[in-house]
Formats: sequence, structure tokens, C-alpha cells
Amino acid sequence: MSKPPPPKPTQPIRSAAEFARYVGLARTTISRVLNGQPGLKAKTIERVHAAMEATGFTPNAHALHLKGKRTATIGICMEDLLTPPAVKKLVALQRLLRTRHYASLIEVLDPGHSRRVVRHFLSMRVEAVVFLGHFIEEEITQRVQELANHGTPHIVIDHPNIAGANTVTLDRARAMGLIVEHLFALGHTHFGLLGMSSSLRTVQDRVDGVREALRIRHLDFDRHTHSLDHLHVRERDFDYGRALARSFVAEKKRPTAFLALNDEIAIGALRGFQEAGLRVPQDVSVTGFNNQDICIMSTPTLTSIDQQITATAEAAADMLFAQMSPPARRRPGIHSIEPLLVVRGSTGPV
Amino acid sequence: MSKPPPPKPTQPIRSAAEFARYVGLARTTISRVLNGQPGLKAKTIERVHAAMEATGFTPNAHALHLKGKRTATIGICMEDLLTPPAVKKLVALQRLLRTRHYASLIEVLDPGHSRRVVRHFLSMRVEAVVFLGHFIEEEITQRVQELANHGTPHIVIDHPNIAGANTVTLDRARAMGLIVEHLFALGHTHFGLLGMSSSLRTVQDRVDGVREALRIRHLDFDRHTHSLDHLHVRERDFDYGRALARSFVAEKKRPTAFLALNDEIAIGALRGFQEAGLRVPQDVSVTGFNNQDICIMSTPTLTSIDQQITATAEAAADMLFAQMSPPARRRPGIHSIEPLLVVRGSTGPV
DNA sequence: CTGAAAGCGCTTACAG
DNA sequence: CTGAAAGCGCTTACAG
Repeated sequence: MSKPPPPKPTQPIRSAAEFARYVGLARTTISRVLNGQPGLKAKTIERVHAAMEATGFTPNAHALHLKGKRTATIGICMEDLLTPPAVKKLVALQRLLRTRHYASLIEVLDPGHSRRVVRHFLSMRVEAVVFLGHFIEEEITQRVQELANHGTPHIVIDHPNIAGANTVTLDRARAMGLIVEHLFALGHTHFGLLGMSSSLRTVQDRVDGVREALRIRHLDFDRHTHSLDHLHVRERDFDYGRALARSFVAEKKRPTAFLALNDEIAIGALRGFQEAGLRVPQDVSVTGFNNQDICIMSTPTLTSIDQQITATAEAAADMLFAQMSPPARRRPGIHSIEPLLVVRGSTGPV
Repeated sequence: MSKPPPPKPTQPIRSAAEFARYVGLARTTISRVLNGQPGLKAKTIERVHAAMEATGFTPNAHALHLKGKRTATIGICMEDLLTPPAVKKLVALQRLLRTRHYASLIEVLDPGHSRRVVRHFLSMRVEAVVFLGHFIEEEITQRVQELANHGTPHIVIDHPNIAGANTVTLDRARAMGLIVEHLFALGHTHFGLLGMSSSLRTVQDRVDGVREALRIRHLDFDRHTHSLDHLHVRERDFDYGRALARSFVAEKKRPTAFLALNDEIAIGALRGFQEAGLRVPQDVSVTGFNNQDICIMSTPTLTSIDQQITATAEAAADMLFAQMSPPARRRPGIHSIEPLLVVRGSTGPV
């Protein structure tokens, strides 16, 4: 750059017309440079680029879209309760979208507000909508139906069994099956369930997994599982787990293995048992769920289920792009993610 | 609704013109209903609303914006390395924006790509830009300058000392001052620094805080602090902390108190010391940073610094809205967040 | 290369 | 209430 830069305009330039006047070229010419069309002198191109640098002018994306350019935007609905695995999935998914040059419009979805959020996404003409997390089943079913009518692709992550939905979700029943099988092999036959009395679909699927694993061994669910969830209010998970452990210690007869809803509750329980003088895993075994970093920080380290977050995000992205690129598939797809059992120090023989 | 709903159109309706034809009203009338203008028959209004329900028609937000409607969108740049506190700040901030009816356009910012990201935000005509996390100082300084030229409000969260920037950040020097004062009161005078040798501004500020606290007591920084960071590669924080603790145990003379970069490293160190037969806090004290949930899960529980995330998000939102509502302030504002020391079981008298 | 024109999906006066 | 018109910021033929 040997020439001095052109003088800065006092007002920021907001339209291609103003910008053309500033550069001293026709609007049409500016447009052609911006869109990389052929038949332009190198000098002209350079002039325009230099002026863009100097002024910071950016073409209005909304006007571009009106002229038929794709929005290249994906709407993502997040559940209102952000658990660490949900955040990780969001981050992983966003990264994949980004590599394909999609922007993400993210909204947290409070129960009962999905209609408003999806309408906003549609008015923004997003190219697809992602639902990530736990939602009210009926609500999301309706939204999925509306999006289908609209011809807008969607994907539901983590919420299984939404009618007509393209779904990617961990096989939670299988995850519990893996845990119970592992504990069977160690000689356990009576299981304490910690925090698994929620009515959320994702939790019910897990209880069903335990039920099925027991059924295969001809064990009665009610006789071989025990829950004291009703004795405590779940506020902070760690404290909840600890309180549940204490209550189990006070029982005359108690299970030898404990299956927790998540890692935090498991570690709380682990501590609760230890404080009561029990050894883990010699006296009781404990398992978590999510395989978070904290699993290696407890003493002993925690056996847990890895949700395979990378695989989940990749499957979701694949499904989304498959819908967006013609010919669009019509039938809803369901992709089940295989959980991974990570055995650590908190489980051992009876 | 006594009448049967109108027949579903085979194609989704994409423009107000098509929609007007479908309802059997003039485009102008549709527009007036949508914008709640007076002088319309209740029956007409109802007809339009019913048709919107039936067709799922949503006006094109991009066209609305061209006609002068606000985008009500905020662009948020996140650092590429997402730490748990950064995620919490994002969630808290998004919640505040949402209550003010702003949508969030979120992009992860890889180093060197800030220009592209900010240009995208500007082309989307966002009403403000948020930078959240650690960035390359020079890069963000330029972006802030460009945004200022453009008249677009901004805020930088967590990255102090960006020239000309509106900033909200934890007073990290003060945080370390609180920790060192607390340890002084317990009789400690020699401090091990765990993972604090980063060149990141936020880390340097913390080291400066330690330095200042020592200076006040007329203690020489180099003589009273010790680091073995060079002996290990930081991969997983927990393992890194544990390895650092082992190395300190092997030293002939070792500090009595250890200040870790974050809670994970602190808990790793805690475990490392315990495995070597040292008692915490009887033999060594350990402190963390961030006051995450894991602080109450370790044995003993971990003394840490709370970043006051809610206060941070609120200050950031306030600053943003102050810039967006006229009369816009011109001078950059800096809001310092006061850290909170949370004393737990991992620190005790020498 | 320039310039005038049409049109994307809207809103907003304006005349009927 | 309707209908025709102008205009928001762009792109894309089209004639010079």
C-alpha cells in the first residue's frame, strides 16, 4: 500500500449505495466485486477491498437473504436446565455446524414457550431447528409436526420417542443394562436406586433398562431394587446423594450396589457411605452416570457411563445435513447412541 | 371455534402476499393486523389470527428489518476453550438478554478469526457484540476499535485492560490477595503456585495479586513463592495437579500452602499430597479457584474463590443496555467484580 | 465499466 | 376495508 488510505467517513457507511458513492464506482460494480464475478480489472477489485477495509462496510445480510441468499443459520432450542453433558453436546454440535459455515441462533426454551421460540426461528428463516435436552413431550411433538408441515428440517437430541421426530439419543436402557450386567458379574443381586424416581422420559428409560436386565435373570424388579428417594428433597445433587446413602445405612437390610442418576449424586453417596464407616467398594459398590471429569477425582474413582458426546453430536449433524441436502428424506430417522461403561474403583465384588 | 378450519394449503405459505390471497384480504390489511393497528373489525382480526394458526405463516424477519424494525439480536463471541465458569457466564447473560427480548447469535471465536466473526455479526446488524473469555489482546483491541467506529455497542467480559473497551471482569489480583491474606492469618509464609505460569492476562493479574500481597508484608516474591510448572505438561488438570504435588513432595524444602490455578488442579494436588502420606490441611494447605460444585466433593472440602457469576452477568447486561439506550455514553466503562473467598476444609494453620 | 430497472417481502402513507 | 405506490438494501439481467 503506497497510497495513503482514503479519508475516514464521519458516519459509518450503512448501504451499498453510500459505499459506491464513497469509492466512486457504480453500485453494480461494487456488487460484482463483492460476489466475485468475472470481467473486472484487478485495480477496481483492489480499490473496493481497500475501501471496505477503511470503512468497515458490511453488506446487509437481511437484504442479501431477500434476494435469495441462504441464511446459513441453524436454530437451537436448549432445555432450560443446563446439565454439563447438555452443554458439552451444544458445544460439540456448534463446532460441527461452524465447520460447515452455519451460524447458530440459540434460545433457551422455558416450558410452554416452544411455540414462540420456533416461530421466531421460522421468521428468521433458519434452515433447520435443533431441540437439545428434556422437554414437555406433547409440546415438542407439536413443534416437530409444524416444522414438518413447513418443510423445515429438525433434529431432536436426547429426548426419545417424539412421534415423527428425527431423533439422536443415547440408549439409556442399554446403559443401565451394562451397569447391571457388570454388577451381576461381581455377584450383586440387590440394587439401590439413587435419584431415579423422576418421571422424565430419559429417567424412565433407564429404570426400564434395569427392569429388563433383572427380567433376563428372572429377578423380580420390586424385590431386587430399592429406592429411598421419597425421604429427601433433591436440591444440591452431592448433598442429596449423601443424604440418601445415610438413609440406606440406617436400614436394617440394604442393597450391596447403588446406581445413581448422575456422577454428582454417586459421589455424594460414596462419601455418605464412607462417613458411616463403610468401605467402597468392599462393603458397597456405587455407579455414576455421565463420566464427567469428577469421576477420577473421587476416592475411590467412580465407575460411570460415558454418553459418547462426540458421537452424538456427529450423528445429529449428519442427520441434519442429510435433511438439508436434496433429495430430502421424508421418513423420520432414529439414531441410537451406544453407551460406554467405564469401570473404575467404586465397583467391586460383593 | 365452531367453524371448521380452512383447508391446509399444500405448500407452506412464505410471503404476506400469498397469505393475503389465502385469507381473502388485502396485504395492507394483513399488515395492519400483524402490527396491531387500530380501526379493524374484531372479526377481521380473528380471521387473520386463525389463518396464521392454520398455515403457520410467519412474516419474514429480514424484510421487517429492511423496513426499519430492530433486529433485537446480540452477537456473542465465546473463547474457543470453554471452561465451566465461562459457560455459566454465557448462560446467565443469555438469560438476562432473553428477559429483555433479545435473541443471541453465538459464535465460538478461534484465535485469528475475530474479524470474520465480527463482520458476520455486523452484516446481521446485531445491536451489540459481547466478547466473553480470553482472547488475543491485540485482536480484540482492534475489534473494539472497529465496533466503536461503527457505533455498535460492545462489552468485554473477563479480559481486562483492552484499550477503549467496556469491560466487566473479576478483580483477580484482589482474589489472590484474599487467599494470601487468609493464609498469612494461618501462619503461612511460603507458597507453592500450581499452574500459574501461563502468560494469559487473567493469570498474570493473579500472580500480580500474590506479588502485591507479599510486598505489603515486606516479603520477597521470588523467595516466598515456588513453582514446578516446568516439570510437567498440563493435559488433564486433575492429573497435572497430582503430578505437581508429587514433585513438591520430592523437594527437600517445600512450601506449606499451595495456590492452584483452578479447582481441578487443586483437587489433583490435594490427592497427590494425600497419596504421599501428607495430611491436608495439617501438613499442607491447598486452595482452588472458581468455587465449582466439586469443591464440596473432595476430602477435605476445598477453599476456593467464587467468581460471582451472577453479578458479572448482571453488570455486563447493565452496561450493554446503558450503551444501547440513548443517550449513549461515549467513555469506556470498566466494572470490577469483587471476588468472594469461600473458606473450607483444605486450609488450616501451619 | 456505468446506469436505469425490476424484484425479494415487507410497511406505510394515500386515495378510494 | 381495498389497491396502487414508494422504498428499505441488495442482485441481476440489460442496454449503453
